[in-house]
Amino acid sequence: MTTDTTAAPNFIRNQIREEIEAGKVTKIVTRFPPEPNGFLHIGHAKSICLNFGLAEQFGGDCHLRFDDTNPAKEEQAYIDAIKEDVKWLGFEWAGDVRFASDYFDQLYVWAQHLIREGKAYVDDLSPDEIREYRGTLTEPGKPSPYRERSAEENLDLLERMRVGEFAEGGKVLRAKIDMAAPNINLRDPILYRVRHAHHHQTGDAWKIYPSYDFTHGQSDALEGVTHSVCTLEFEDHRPLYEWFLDNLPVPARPRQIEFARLNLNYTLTSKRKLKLLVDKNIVDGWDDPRLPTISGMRRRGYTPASIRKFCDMIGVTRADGGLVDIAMLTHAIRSDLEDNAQRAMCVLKPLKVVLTNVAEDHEDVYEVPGHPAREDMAVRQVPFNRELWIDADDFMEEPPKKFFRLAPGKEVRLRNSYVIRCDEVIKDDAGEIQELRCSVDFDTLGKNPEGRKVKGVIHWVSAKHGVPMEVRLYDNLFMVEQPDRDKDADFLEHLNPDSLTVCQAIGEPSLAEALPESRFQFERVGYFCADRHDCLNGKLVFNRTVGLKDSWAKIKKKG
RNA sequence: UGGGGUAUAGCCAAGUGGUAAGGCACCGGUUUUUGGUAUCGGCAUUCCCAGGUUCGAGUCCUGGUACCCCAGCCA
Repeated sequence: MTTDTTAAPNFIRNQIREEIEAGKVTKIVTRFPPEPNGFLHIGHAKSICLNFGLAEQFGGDCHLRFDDTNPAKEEQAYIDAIKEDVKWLGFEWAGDVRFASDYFDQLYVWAQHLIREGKAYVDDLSPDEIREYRGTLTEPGKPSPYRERSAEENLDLLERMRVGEFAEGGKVLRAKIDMAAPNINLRDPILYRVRHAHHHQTGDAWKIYPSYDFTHGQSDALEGVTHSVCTLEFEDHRPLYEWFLDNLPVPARPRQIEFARLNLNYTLTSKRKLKLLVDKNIVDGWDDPRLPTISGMRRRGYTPASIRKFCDMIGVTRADGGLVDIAMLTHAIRSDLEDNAQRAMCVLKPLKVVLTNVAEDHEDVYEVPGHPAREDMAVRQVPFNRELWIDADDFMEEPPKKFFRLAPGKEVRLRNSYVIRCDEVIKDDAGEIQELRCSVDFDTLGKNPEGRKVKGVIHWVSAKHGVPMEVRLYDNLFMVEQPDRDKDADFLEHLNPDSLTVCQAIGEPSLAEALPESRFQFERVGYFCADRHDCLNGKLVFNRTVGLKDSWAKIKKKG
């Protein structure tokens, strides 16, 4: 595993280390417990890195367990996607994939146990009535009229619920705890509800399904999980988590520890809202490169290592309400790709340049390193001849003083090649620039020109040899830092209409052989990844993972 | 005056009574055939506020303030 085991400490890690040093635990077991009702996103990556990371650091195990207690919202397709995402991130779960539904039989026996102990009952109240009886945040609830049924009757009713004798919403099994508890989760929480749904794992075997609260802690106990790490919103459930462990003959005593979930600016980390974007076709599926899903980020060109590094950078705390700057994420991927991405030249907005003092049939082929600092990367063959493409952004007819690129009468270095001077601008009748006529200084290959300094360097592609390709430029999906800030407002109002720009670009010939998911730095432009779905059969499609830092853009802004 | 949490720089975050780590962002220098990278330097006299204890407080005590979570038969 490649996770840096010297990574920053956090309160959970410190706590576990102390427990191990004190001999309270010898081998830890953690678990990552997704519900298969959507794709994993960057917030889940934080949890995955934490749980699998902890197991690695202390020589323990981390289980992958699907929390599949709500068949109405779950699908096998999500299970498959989640497994692939976890593996792709570089983690390996101990043993087989597990399911909460593996424990349905045991949970049912334990429900009967609670009934016999007088600690659970079947309630006939309707959903609305249950809500009324529950009370409010400031007022205590009141007991259901069905609260004192006999164990025999409760057992019988539960069994009849199980086989499907009752309609959905008609009956539930509840724990008998305290209707006046200040913690609402203790006001006789629901253990089982009737669902006449087909379950992706258990088929039609059950007509009742256990609730999260009745499932999670017991599943942890059955698996020997020692540290059950979850997010802060479950803190109020911990007394309930422990109530079940205290009142059931469970084989182990797991501990729940909560941490703050990730909030990233300009992005959404709500499965429900991501699903809405997918269902409304606002994005191109769960793996749309604009989504912060693991598979979207993968398609965008993020590496597993960069996501792990990001998770290390942000740390793990109990401080909530924070908002991590997306710049942390882009920094993580840039630093990975700076070291590891092949370099290439690609022109996004082609502008023709004719080199007037180069003969029509002249042709050079440069051998250019694949990476400025890595000799292990294959060299590229870069052809040079009379007609080239350069990027339209690298030419200005009336440049400001600090513009180091090409302009009439000015010189610029062609990356890996000569210094050229712009002698003439050719326009059409409408005044649009058609091409540039430039001349080469042949005494500048691999050396600086005599007596003058040429500061600018621009990328280029031979017009004769360049390969056409589709390049997709991605920007933030939302225009505001917290698209779901307002509880009532529609987050869709904040969608960025320019989140995707498609360019018909021209790349250097070496790019013609790019394999799906191969990553490049298009020099002076950014990092790009060959699309894993669309870059095939001779069609070249690249997604911009992230741009290079652009200090020229800053200078321009300042004026 | 329902319960449970959290407050350290623009952002993330170390810190556990001994004199405010680190990263991101930002600003400036150097290097550079990527306005990238690398590299050097700057960036909290102060830790939500007010009192108190102590030789000494971000750390302990008291009282405030702000923000987050909870009233699904979701997880």
